[in-house]
Amino acid sequence: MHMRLPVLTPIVTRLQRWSVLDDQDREAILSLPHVVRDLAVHEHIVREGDRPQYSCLLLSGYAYRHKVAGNGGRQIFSIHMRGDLVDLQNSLLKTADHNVQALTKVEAAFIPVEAIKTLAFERPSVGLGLWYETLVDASIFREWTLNVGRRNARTRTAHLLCELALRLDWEGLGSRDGYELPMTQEELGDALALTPVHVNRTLKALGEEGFISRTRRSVTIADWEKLARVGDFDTRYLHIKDALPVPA
Amino acid sequence: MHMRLPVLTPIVTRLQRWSVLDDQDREAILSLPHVVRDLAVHEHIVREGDRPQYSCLLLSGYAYRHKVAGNGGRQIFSIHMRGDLVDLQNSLLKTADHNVQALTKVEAAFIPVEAIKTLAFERPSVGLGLWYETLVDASIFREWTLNVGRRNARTRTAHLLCELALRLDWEGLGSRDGYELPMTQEELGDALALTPVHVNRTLKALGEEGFISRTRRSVTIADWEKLARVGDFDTRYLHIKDALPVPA
DNA sequence: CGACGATTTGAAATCAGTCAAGAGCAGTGG
DNA sequence: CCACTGCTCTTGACTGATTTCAAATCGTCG
Repeated sequence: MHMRLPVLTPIVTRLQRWSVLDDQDREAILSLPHVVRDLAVHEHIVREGDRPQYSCLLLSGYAYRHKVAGNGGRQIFSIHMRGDLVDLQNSLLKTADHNVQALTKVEAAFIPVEAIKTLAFERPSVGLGLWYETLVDASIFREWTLNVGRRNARTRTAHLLCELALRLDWEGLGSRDGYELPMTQEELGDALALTPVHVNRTLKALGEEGFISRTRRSVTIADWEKLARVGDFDTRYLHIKDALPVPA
Repeated sequence: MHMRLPVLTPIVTRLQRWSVLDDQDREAILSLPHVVRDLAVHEHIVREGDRPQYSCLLLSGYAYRHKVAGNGGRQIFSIHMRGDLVDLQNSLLKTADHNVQALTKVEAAFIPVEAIKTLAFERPSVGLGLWYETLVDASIFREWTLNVGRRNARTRTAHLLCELALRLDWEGLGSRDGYELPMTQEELGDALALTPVHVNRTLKALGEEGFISRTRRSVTIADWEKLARVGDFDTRYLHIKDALPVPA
């Protein structure tokens, strides 16, 4: 049996992007009550209309937020990965207004919302970090609205591939040059507000133009900067440059 | 000279939707440092890339958030009215990731962000209320993504008209039966991700079908419930039912 | 009255959607 | 080990909602 980092360590790492934590802050985060659970593909983390009692930290795997319109169309708002506090948006408000679901098999820590709220106001550095996390989420939602509303299929698709590349890179889970993309073309369609058929054609075109190559569930990006130009991608909305340097 | 409510009263009213404030909380909010300023139509409140020092409370008039894509297309993310803290999203983060602009002539109170942050953590009830405000904003962004991504022009337009009716009603600035809509069809188009031409045709159709009637800058809604059905409108995302009753 | 921006309308073009069918791939069970 | 099954991916032909282009009308304000 070897040494193992406390389960909630990713929260510390994450919040240190936005505020300076002292030992007590870190200690308080790591000792938050929590339960670790495995979720199957497509399992719901929260359902629209729920009154969530827990917030959820992704320890491995991917999840996504989405909502379904009256005509049956589904819109995905964001993709989440290890280290994301995937349910602050819903759990802090009383009633969940959207669904969060596992995209792949997921390992997640569930933390009582009340404990998080209490901690947020007992320890302002922690609270500020959590608030920032929700604000950066909101920035991503805005960019997706722009993407879906004002960019054509090619640009839109390239934009999504760039965002994932960058976030996975930032999180230390992949690189800008390529990554495992555990989404079907139907799911990509729901994120891009395109039909799966058109996603297929668009990916094919991006491939033929030499911007990407792909296998069933992974993407290779030939030249990130070039793809970013195709995708009208500006990193600002991710607030990477606003983040603090990683502490030693 | 008659008695006048303190300028920042709308903040108190607003935050009391989400948390119980005591006299000290209210006192602290009302005595936040601030400057009141008039803004002309189209004047910027924040520009993308700015490092905002102030947050902005709308005292009268309308404002909107938007971003411009590389192809010149503009996407509006939300419309704001009296009582909205229109710039928490940008000012709490270091760098603004979108623009906020006056839609009409506006009277606004500018409050130093630092004062707000300090207050938020000195007085948890205030902090929680502010956090909720940003979370409800985020919920509105998500709904707009769904609207733009997954609904057709007719439904989408009806949805926007319903949202504005309901929020104006909630704010005590209008009613569900109709209101002043100070947006040009071009601006509506930027909110709906439609061309102004198509907005025109869509409004015309909604009128001919008897759901709305309109003059140049106002809408009358024949039957809000019916329009809500056309617009696939579910109030949940506004979290109205999660709000506390208005204190006596 | 004149001018400018906003609205309205028509006709043509286009991007993305729909429908449909075949091929590929992965997991299951005999 | 292979056949079966079900899902995902791919491609083609056709359709349609929205855009584009263009011109006329309306309203407001100096």
